[in-house]
Formats: sequence, structure tokens, C-alpha cells
Amino acid sequence: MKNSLSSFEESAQIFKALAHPARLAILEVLRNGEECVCHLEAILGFRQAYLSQQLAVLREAGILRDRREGWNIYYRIAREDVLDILNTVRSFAPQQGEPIIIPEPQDCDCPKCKRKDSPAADLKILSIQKPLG
Amino acid sequence: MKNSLSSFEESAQIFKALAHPARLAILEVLRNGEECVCHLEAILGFRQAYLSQQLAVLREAGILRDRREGWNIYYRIAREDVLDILNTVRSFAPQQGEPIIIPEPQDCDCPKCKRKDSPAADLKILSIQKPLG
DNA sequence: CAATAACATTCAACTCCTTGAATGTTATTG
DNA sequence: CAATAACATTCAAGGAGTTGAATGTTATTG
Repeated sequence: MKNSLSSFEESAQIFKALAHPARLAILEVLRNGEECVCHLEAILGFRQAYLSQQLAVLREAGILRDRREGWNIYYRIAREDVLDILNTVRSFAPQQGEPIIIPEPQDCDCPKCKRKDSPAADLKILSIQKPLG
Repeated sequence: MKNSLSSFEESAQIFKALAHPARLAILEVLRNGEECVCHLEAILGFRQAYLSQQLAVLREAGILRDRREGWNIYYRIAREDVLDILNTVRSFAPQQGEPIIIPEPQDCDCPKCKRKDSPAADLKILSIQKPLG
């Protein structure tokens, strides 16, 4: 069975991608849907390049997918199952009671945040951008 | 949220313990119940010390529990949930069809294997050892 | 209590991961 | 097409995980 160890290599790669607090934080933010990198930057407080590095790990592991829309690149969770895994592993912790609070972004100028701040301005932006379909 | 990154540290530790093909192979063998180290040695073909190292990682992460019975130490999966996680991650792989075949141990003298080989001999051993309770 | 069986631990060399800094890429604007 | 906004990639130094070899521990046997 030692010989067929490579059959576990693929699973191990997935776990390696998940074995990092910053990447788990990213997944927690993306739990409720796709977000652009600048949005993650505003919420998590990481440097942009650092975020890109961590996002690349998750993307290359097949856990995240990205979608470009003009300047922004939106990341989303590729496999919903991974959320179940995060829930389960979190339930292993001694004090699992503390809920994860995702703060509002502070200085985020992404289309999604502008929409919340001033619906009118956002509509203007939406009319310029190409349709989502 | 960057400040509360430590809240993801615990989960990351679990994933780190799972992020290794040899340790995943061990968990696969233990899927159907507890086994002693010499049994894992016979099935997986690892050196004893190497196995102990990997078992320690899983034990310290709280994924495995051990139980001593005379000379032998039996390891079992502490959290059944972890099997669901393994199943899910395995389903991510491209060719997930291939079933995992756990070979019969070749040179294993543990009580459990002796029982299979010669039931009479095993009964004798059981009568010597202290009860499971 | 000395010898042994079954495991565990320590150590060191090696490899892989992490992360700040610098630089590159792509799409848009004017 | 030059300038810019939003991301991505590369590189190198430091840190963490891996594993073979040697040694230690615990329970049992005689």
C-alpha cells in the first residue's frame, strides 16, 4: 500500500492549501459569495500582493475560481463541499462557540461597495459595464 | 479581522496534520476500527519509527486516540467526522473512481491477526490478557 | 530484576512553505 | 498609445515540516 501512496497525494494537496490561517480567513469571507481582491484587502487588512499569493494557492488547488470583470477580479468558492469541511473542522476546536464576525470593509472602492454606499452611483457604473451573463 | 487570525489557527493545525499522504493512508486503514502499530506496519510497509512519528502528529492534533493493551498500543480515529472530510476531499480528485484497497497484512503477529489465522490460539491469548472493559 | 517485545522520542540534514520587496501583467481611460 | 487601476508573479531570506538513524520508554516474561 506504501507503493500506492501517490493516490493520497491529491488529497494531501487540498489539505495543504487549507492549512493556513490567512487562507481560511479568505474562505470565510467568500462564504457568502464572490468578492474582488480589493474587497478582501479592505476586510482582511492584508497587503495586495500577499493576498494574491494566498489566492493563487487556493486557486491552483481548485478550491477557488476567479472571474474578471473590467479592472476587478472576483474570487468565489469553486466547491461548496469545502464549506462543510470548514464547519466540521471548526467544530473540533475546544471553544467553538465564538462566531466568526466579518467586519464591514473600510476603504473599499469596488463596484459592490459603491453600490451599498450610493445606489445611484452604482447604477451609473453598472450601466457602463458589460452584463453579468 | 487580520487581528483575529488566531481563531483560524486551530483549524489550520488540523489541516496541517491531514496534509500528508502517509498520514492519510494511516487514517484509511483505521477507517474500519482500531489497529495496533505493528499491524499498520505490516499493511503500509513503513518503518516502525516512521509510523510512530506520523501517528504522533495525528494524535497531537486530536485526530487519533491510543489505547494500550499489554505490549500493543491500538490507535483509533477519535472523531468520526474526519472520515466525512476524507470522503469529500477525495471526491474532489479528477479520477475519484478508483477504490482504496487495503491489503491483508503479511507478517503481523498482533493478537488481532493471530485470531484470524488460528482462532484457538487467539482464545488462549484472550484468556491471558485482562478484559477490554 | 535482567531480557525482550512493542512503541516512542530525539536529533540533524534536508526539503518545502512563508512572506516582504520588487517587478510584471491586463484592461481601461483619456 | 501613454497613464493608471487592479491584480499577479518572481525572488530570496527565514522558518517550518520531513525523515533516516540512533536511542529511550514501558509493559511483560522468565
